[in-house]
Amino acid sequence: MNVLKQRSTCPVSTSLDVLGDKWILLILRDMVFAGKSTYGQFLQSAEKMATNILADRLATLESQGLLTKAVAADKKSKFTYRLTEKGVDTIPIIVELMLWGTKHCPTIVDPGLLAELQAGKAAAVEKYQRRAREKALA
Amino acid sequence: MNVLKQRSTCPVSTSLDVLGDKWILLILRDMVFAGKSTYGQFLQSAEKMATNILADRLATLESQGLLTKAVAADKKSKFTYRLTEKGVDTIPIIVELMLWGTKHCPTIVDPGLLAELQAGKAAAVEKYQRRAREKALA
DNA sequence: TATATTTGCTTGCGAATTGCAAGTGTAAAG
DNA sequence: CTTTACACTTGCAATTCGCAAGCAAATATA
Repeated sequence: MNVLKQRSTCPVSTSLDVLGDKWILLILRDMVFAGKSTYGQFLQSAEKMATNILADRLATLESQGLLTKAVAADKKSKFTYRLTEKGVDTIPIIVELMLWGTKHCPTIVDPGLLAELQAGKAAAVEKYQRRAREKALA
Repeated sequence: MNVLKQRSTCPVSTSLDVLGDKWILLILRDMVFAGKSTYGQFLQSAEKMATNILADRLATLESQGLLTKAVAADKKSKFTYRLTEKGVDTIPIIVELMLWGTKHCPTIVDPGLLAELQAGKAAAVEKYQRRAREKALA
C-alpha cells in the first residue's frame, strides 16, 4: 500500500510524485497556516475532503516522512499529526502557491498574512517554519 | 469541456485547482527549463505522458490563460506554445519544487542550475522569467 | 503527380482512482 | 451500561487515467 512510483530522476518530477496531489498540499496548508493537527480538524476545511481520501493521504504523508503520527496528549483515542523537517521544507512551495493564487485567481486572502509575505517573503517563510518546528517538539 | 471547479476561496486551494496536477507542472517545467514549445517536444520527456493527456492539459493551460497557441513560424502544420505572464509567474513555484526534490528525493540534477539557484534564488528566478518573456515576443 | 512522412491530435476501452454514504472499533463521558 | 466522540474502513457508482490505435492536414520524397 502507498508505494510511490517515481516517473523520472528530475527533481521537479520527483517532488510532484509526492506533492502533486491537491489534497496532500491542502493538509500541509492546514497544518502550517491553520494550526490543525487532527483527523477531525482536517475534515472541517472548506474544501470538504472525503474521509477515505483523508485517511489515505495522511498515510502517504506519514510513509513519505513528511509528518509523524502520535497519540494525543489529552485523549488516548485521538491522534496528533506533526510536521517533520521534510514537511517543514514544503512551506516555501505552499507560500509560492498562495502568492500565485492571490495574484491570478479570485480568492479571499488574510490581509495580515499577505502583507507579511509582501514585506519580506524569506522572513515570513522562516517564521512559519520556526513555528512548525516548535509545535513538533511540544 | 475543461471547466474549472473552484473548491474554495483560499488562494492555495485555487492555485491547486489549476496547478495541482502532475502533468500541468511538467509541461511548464519543459517550457521554462528545457526550452520546449511544441506538442512533439513535450511528448519526448522522460516521464512519457499519454497523447490524450497532453492534448487535454495543453487545452487546459490555454483556457486558463497560462499559455498561448500559435501556428509555428517554420511550418503551418505545427503549433508553438508560449508562456503568458500568468504562466511566467509559476516559475517561483517550479523552482521551489525543484529545490525540495533535490534536497529530499533521489534525483539527478543539473549542477550548473543548482549552483545558480543556491547562489541567489531570486536572481535565478528573474533570469528564467526574463528569458521566457523574450521567447514569447519572438 | 503519387506516395510517404511528419505533426498534432481523437477515439475506444479496460483499469485505476474518486467521492459519497454508511458502517466499524475503541476510548472516554454520563 | 448506554451514549458520544473520534478515527477510520468498506462498498459501490461514476469519473479519470493510460495505453494502443486511428485520423487528418501539411509537407517531404520519388
